Amino acid sequence: MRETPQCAELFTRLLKPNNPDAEAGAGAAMIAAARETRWRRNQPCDAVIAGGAVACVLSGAVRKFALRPNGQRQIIDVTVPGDFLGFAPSDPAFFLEAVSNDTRIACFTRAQVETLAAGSAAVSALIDNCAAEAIRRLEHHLLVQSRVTAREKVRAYLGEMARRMKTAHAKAITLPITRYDIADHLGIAVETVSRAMTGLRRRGSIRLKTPRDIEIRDPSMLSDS
Amino acid sequence: MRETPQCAELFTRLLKPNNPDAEAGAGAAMIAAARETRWRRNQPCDAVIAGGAVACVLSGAVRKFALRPNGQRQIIDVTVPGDFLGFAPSDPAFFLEAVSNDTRIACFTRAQVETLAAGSAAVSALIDNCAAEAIRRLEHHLLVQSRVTAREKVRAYLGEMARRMKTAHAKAITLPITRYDIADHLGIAVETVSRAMTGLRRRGSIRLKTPRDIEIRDPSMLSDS
DNA sequence: GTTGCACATTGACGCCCGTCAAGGCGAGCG
DNA sequence: CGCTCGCCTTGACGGGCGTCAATGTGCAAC
Repeated sequence: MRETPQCAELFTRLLKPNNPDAEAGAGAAMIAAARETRWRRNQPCDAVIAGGAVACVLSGAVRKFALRPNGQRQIIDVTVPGDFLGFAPSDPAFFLEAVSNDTRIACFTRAQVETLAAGSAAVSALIDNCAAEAIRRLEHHLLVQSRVTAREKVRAYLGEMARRMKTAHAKAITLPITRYDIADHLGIAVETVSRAMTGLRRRGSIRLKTPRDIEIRDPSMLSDS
Repeated sequence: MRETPQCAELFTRLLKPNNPDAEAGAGAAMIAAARETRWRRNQPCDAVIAGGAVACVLSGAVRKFALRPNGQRQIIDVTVPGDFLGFAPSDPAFFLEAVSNDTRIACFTRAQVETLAAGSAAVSALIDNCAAEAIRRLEHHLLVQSRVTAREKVRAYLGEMARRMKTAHAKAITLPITRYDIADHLGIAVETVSRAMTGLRRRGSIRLKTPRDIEIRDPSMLSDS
């Protein structure tokens, strides 16, 4: 299960030009099929991933969100390098945007994916695992989102990010999105996010080098309680 | 896209004994591979769907939930006839339970699914669409869950149910779960659910034949506002 | 019958958080 | 430098919802 990290590494390696590790077989087929795309911050990319296409985030981050008639924005999912996009049926109510300028994705058309999957059982399993990972991500965010208090949401969000980012030091994480995005992701107000962060900082649970770079001093604060 | 209803009909038909419509090909393979299982209310079924197995709900309903250390229960997903279970990696933190006594599911092992998918492109597409539908369901519930006010959550939940149940009359829906389940699904208190229902009833938007049987008198109340 | 239980509803109270408002801070730019 | 513009933080206020408590209702058992 959970081959996504491997999947990401595979894609990242294979998509590099002049890749010495490129071998014949599934890998070579993937690098042939993938079309790398980069786009600027706040740029919508519905045209990029349309008609059942699938994409893998290589760098930066992508946010998927919906706009309510109120004007309120709800961020459904934030995909970081290694995550996959596009398994869900494309819904006109949802939008995709690059979070940062250095965002790059690898695009596959639906036909390409089917061809690749049909040609190799290993590739097929990888694709399936990526879809399963997307479901797992949504389910876990639902767990975060459904927390009772806003502070628990923020704590759970930090915990989930610490788990997903998998940096060298698990204690230091760099948030991929701003406070406003976090607020729209958790369904709470920006001020509440800021207050929760300040509260955690005052209690000594975290340390903020910058608002985006967080050092976790007390990991037990992020677990369920 | 969205072949799930067809998928459900196909399965339901094919799993009936002495089915006159059973034909050779993908359908016959499915009825041969599926193992029908029924289980009683509140009975956990982790053993039933384990190790990457996939199941289709035939009757009744299944709730997937997590238990927090608090004892608080969060219902992640409620699957009704036609929905699929088990695409996500099995997580020990999640539990599956039958909601009613007449709950029946059709189980496939992972090997069976792969064999079926490999043998028929149509079956493969059906499986993929079912996984995509699971993602769509989670994303839409995230939209419901992230509503600001509790009354909006209840209204949006009724709207989503009215869309998913697809009964003969779209205006009359039968909720598959109790108020307690709804509360744990939406992350709000039972009393708030009840108050929201009463509020909608007083305004004339809905009519409650029984607490579970709801007639929608003003559909515009269920849409976004 | 009535006993028991699960589910549903209604009311009162208190607190968390959304809203509004103001200010700080750093980056980009003329 | 001075200006603007995101982004972040902090404070005050009020309403919505969680909590606690009590009552109502329908069903099954016996």
